Amino acid sequence: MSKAKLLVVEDDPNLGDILKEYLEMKGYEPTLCRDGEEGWNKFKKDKFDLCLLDIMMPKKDGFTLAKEIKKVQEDLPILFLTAKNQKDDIIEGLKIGADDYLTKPFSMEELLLRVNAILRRTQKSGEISPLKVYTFGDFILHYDEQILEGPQGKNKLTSKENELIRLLASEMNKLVNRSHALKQIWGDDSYFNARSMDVYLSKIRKLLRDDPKVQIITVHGEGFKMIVGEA
Amino acid sequence: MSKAKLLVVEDDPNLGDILKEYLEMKGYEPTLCRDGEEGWNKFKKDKFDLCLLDIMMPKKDGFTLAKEIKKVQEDLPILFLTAKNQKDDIIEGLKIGADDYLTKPFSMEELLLRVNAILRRTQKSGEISPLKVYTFGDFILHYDEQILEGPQGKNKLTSKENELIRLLASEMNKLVNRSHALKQIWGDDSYFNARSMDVYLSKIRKLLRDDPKVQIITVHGEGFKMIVGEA
DNA sequence: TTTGCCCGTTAAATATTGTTAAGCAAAAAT
DNA sequence: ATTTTTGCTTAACAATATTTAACGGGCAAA
Repeated sequence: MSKAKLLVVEDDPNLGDILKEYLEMKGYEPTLCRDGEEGWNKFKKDKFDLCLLDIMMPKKDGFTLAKEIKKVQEDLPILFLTAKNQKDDIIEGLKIGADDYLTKPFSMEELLLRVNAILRRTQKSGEISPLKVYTFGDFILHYDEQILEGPQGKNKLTSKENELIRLLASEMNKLVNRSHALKQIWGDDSYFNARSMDVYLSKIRKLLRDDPKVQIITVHGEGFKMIVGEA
Repeated sequence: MSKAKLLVVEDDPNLGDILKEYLEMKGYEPTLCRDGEEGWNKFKKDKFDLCLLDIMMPKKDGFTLAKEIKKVQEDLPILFLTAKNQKDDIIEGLKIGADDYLTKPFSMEELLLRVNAILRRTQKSGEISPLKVYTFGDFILHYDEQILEGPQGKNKLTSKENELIRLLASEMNKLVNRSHALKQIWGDDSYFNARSMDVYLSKIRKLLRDDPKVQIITVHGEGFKMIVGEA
């Protein structure tokens, strides 16, 4: 597994293609299905991190599919795509155990926010997640490719930069203890390693400069925190 | 422990129903009202753990309702639901004493996070609330970002300033015991830490100078109190 | 009122962090 | 085999944050 895998089931071919392309562009690995039955087959064959399900679909509707999926893998997050003002659909979806919903038409930006929020939550705090793509502000960290994608394009990272950004991003808006970071990335907390980390922080702050929403603040004597402000 | 009771006041029938369903599904006991007046009546009849109030509503808006509620039960936490970019609404809400806010459209994810955070801290008394934003007089403390927003604009704070202002603001108009503050922020109550705190108090008083309504008064031998006068 | 302690303020000293650049060794390229 | 490049560390210095010192005023108990 290289990127977060998304099962996208959407019968409208236009929207489906757009979703697929957008999500790919943003560093996910979407699998597009045209109806519920196809979705079910793909689900059985592969392992996904999140499902995006349209509700009204031929052959097998989103509800039915969601119920079947939940029966097999209860913890797999589901995000429904519903027509506007179909509140009954939304409620039904939530009852089945959907994590969230989006009413059509939605912007790609909204979609991304929701997807990120869900994927972020499903990873346990304190641990580094198995997720390979991290988004924060206008940036996307492709962890296993060691690439930071930002407003200015893609940027190759060194492994230390990569590790440190991942640590900060995985604990977004939370404090990352200095000593913990050092042990995690450098192996132990010593004076020179600490100075080395400071050098990397400086480099990373420079990389993150072109989105003012993203900042790394220091908590004196404690550690660091990546904060992401309002859109 | 029994379910937490939530007073949900939202005039959009779709959103209202969705909120109710979702919160029920997540183990809460929501009571849905369609306008501020109905909300007020329910509030008088029952006992709640948290209020979720829309701001723009017919008959009685969220602000008015919140003020009335706070007059009767000051410690009841309030979470406002506001339209996006209504920064003035947000500030007004925080001044009334809201605990947090959500800008529409919000994800169910976010909602749940906020609700949980508020309920979690109200159950543990004596602890400092993990609130993000504190208001007092013309100031807004963005705790997570270590920024104090005042009449003169935004001001970056050091960690110690940040902690101390938060402590004072969270106990607004109440006495903060010296020794308690020291243990809370410096770890222990020793002579030098006490002197250090005095230095910070001095710095903070300087920062708060541009609003005469806000003052930190000393209770000799006891501690400090941030008092906020009327406009 | 006098004495001693507590507190306010400013300044100096120390500790921690930010930044830039030099050094160095391993990997990659030639 | 040698240069060149790359990633990381160490060093050096600048900027901040925090603590300690110094001095003076105010308050409360005797």
